[in-house]
Amino acid sequence: MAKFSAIKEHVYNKIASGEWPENHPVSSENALASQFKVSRMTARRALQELADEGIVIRTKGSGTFVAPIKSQTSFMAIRNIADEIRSRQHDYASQVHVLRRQVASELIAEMLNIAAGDEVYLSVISHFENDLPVQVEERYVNPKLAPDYLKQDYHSLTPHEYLCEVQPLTEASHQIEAVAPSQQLCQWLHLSKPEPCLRIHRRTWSAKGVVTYAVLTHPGSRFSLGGHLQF
Amino acid sequence: MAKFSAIKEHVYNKIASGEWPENHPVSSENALASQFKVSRMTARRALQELADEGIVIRTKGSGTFVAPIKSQTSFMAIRNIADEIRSRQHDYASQVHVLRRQVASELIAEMLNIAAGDEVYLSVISHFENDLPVQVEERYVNPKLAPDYLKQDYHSLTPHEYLCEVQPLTEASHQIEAVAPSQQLCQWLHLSKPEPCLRIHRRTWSAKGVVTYAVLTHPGSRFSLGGHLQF
DNA sequence: TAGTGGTCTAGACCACTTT
DNA sequence: AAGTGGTCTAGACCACTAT
Repeated sequence: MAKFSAIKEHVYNKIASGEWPENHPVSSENALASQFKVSRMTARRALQELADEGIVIRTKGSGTFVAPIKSQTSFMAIRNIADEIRSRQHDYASQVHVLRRQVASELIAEMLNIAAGDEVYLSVISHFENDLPVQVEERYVNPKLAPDYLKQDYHSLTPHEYLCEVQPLTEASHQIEAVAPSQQLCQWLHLSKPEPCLRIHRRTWSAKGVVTYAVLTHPGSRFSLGGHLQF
Repeated sequence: MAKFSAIKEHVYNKIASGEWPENHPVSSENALASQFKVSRMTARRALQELADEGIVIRTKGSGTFVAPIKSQTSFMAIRNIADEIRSRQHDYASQVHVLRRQVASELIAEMLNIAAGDEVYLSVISHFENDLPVQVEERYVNPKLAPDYLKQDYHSLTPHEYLCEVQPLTEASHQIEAVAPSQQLCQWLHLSKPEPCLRIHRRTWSAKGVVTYAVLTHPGSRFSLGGHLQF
């Protein structure tokens, strides 16, 4: 692992563990440089990247401090589909189609920021609302960040829940598109004939890197995404 | 101005002016360093920041290249489609299909928070990116909040721009779904056969109430929505 | 005045891609 | 083999903040 990454992790752990609360001062560039026996430029890079990620705030002449927690005004919160369905007073169920390790294609490797040909974990799960599938979740997981992913029972716990436990998420990006479903997807979604589907591609990061890439496909007739913004 | 900023600007201008199109190679770190008489580390910082901003893509061993422009809109921000398209260095054009007053249906009345049967203004406009329609905008407007809506020329100004001027928006809600386009929409979108479309329903408020309800339909093959969240 | 972060230099070694 | 980006060093000067 690169030296600056090790320093980032060290600082992040102090914050995540609660040892350094909000606004607590972070070790200075010089302090980290001598502690880790690196040049100041290397220590600096670690702190700079944490600042870019919003984890830390730097003030010229004053120092580096743990950033206050952001207000929850996100347009699209990362929601757990099981909770979502249960909050509508409906029954939730799931069906696991695939749960195995496989070799990363080029696309998947790029999404997870690993090398093509490396091993990844893959799960494909249908999520049911009142006995009708509303989502097929195709999920690729970085084995280094969740080594026990394949050992979980995804009937009692969603992959999202498990991953949040072992790798608290710090960042996510989404891509939303409309697609025609494959024949396989039609089966999994219990669609007798193809209909437009809403597809969400979601990459999620923890402090240690990209944890997972998920492709979530929903039948257009059974799903829509909502959001609210205030200015 | 800092040296690395000057280099960033130089590279950005080459791209913005069109001199360096998509995937065009960008001067290497060493080339920029000698050209601007700075150290490689300084030239490197300029390119690195452009990469972080998604303007440029770097590949180890290969070089730095102008990033391909994705037809992608952030759903975190309400943006003006004309600006969006122009910011991708593409041509923008529009075609007005409908611009008239009509009686509000029950659905429209509810969306605009007025009485069914009241008069509303309606516009239907196609928005073109490089001569291909990427959005059909069907918009219902509350006449009380924008009485001159029908008198505008929507070739030089988008409805969104006009409404923001007369009624600064304070709030918005979105609903996103996948649908099969009607025959009429296929015509307006220049689709020879129906394909899954991404549809956004957007209600926007000013301080005085609901200003407008818009139904934005995009061909799935020509459009996707992106977003990024940090925690 | 001492300490901090912001910028910059002139080297270096490495892994990788292209030729 | 030559060129590229990724990492790192051991210095330097500056502007700013706190004391």
